[in-house]
Amino acid sequence: MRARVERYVEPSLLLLLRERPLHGYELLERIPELGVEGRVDIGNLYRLLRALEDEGLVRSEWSAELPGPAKRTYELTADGRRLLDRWAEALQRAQGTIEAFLDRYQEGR
Amino acid sequence: MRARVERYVEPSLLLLLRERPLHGYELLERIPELGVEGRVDIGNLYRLLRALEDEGLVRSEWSAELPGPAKRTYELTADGRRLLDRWAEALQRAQGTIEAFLDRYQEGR
DNA sequence: TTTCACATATGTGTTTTACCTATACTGCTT
DNA sequence: AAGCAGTATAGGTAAAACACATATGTGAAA
Repeated sequence: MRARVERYVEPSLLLLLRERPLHGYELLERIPELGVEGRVDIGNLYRLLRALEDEGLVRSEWSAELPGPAKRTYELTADGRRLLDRWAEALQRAQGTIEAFLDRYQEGR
Repeated sequence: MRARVERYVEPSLLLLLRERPLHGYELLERIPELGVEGRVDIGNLYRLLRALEDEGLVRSEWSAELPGPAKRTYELTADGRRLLDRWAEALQRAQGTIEAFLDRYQEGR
């Protein structure tokens, strides 16, 4: 049994990218730091990154300088930063909702 | 912007039914008490109730005695009660996840 | 030289949610 | 008595979100 926040990967990516630019695979590795239960689907993660870029929330380029396979490094745009702020507010409200639920749950125990 | 917990209607119904038996339309009216943003789709709510009944989590019968249009009154089963307990644990974990996110978000403000 | 970790990406099916429509009973108004 | 709003249950269908599978290539180590 898991209670997942819908589209939680999106704010997670934005938050990680606010700290510093990262490429997709690094994002995948760091997302568990944010307490996500289960593993994030890598295919959907890349799709999401490109969708975010289409909406101007992140910006990317191939990192030729880095060794190893070709990596696309993403960084947050000003719009992305603003969206993250709105996500944080929304998550605060969600926290309140869950708290209300759990309070009522405890009452009846 | 909203941050919804996936399938949040399900634990909401179980919690309300733990307190006392209710019919579908009453459940719809009471769900906002649990802090759900936006309104719950009534069609999906009835479908969910029947799905819960198929799984033995709730039990229902037509309430002939009550006035007004025919009502189907639902009550929680022992299995439903156990599922609610598991939902509560899952929601506690989700709360921790969101807290971790918001803590990290505040650090970088 | 093939195996493994890294890295990006697409295809497709399933689940969950949103939006819309249908049916019927009851009480109130005109 | 006809019409309408509110109560109550239910189905159809489309879109969104997510899961599962596959494909392709690099580079290092065994």
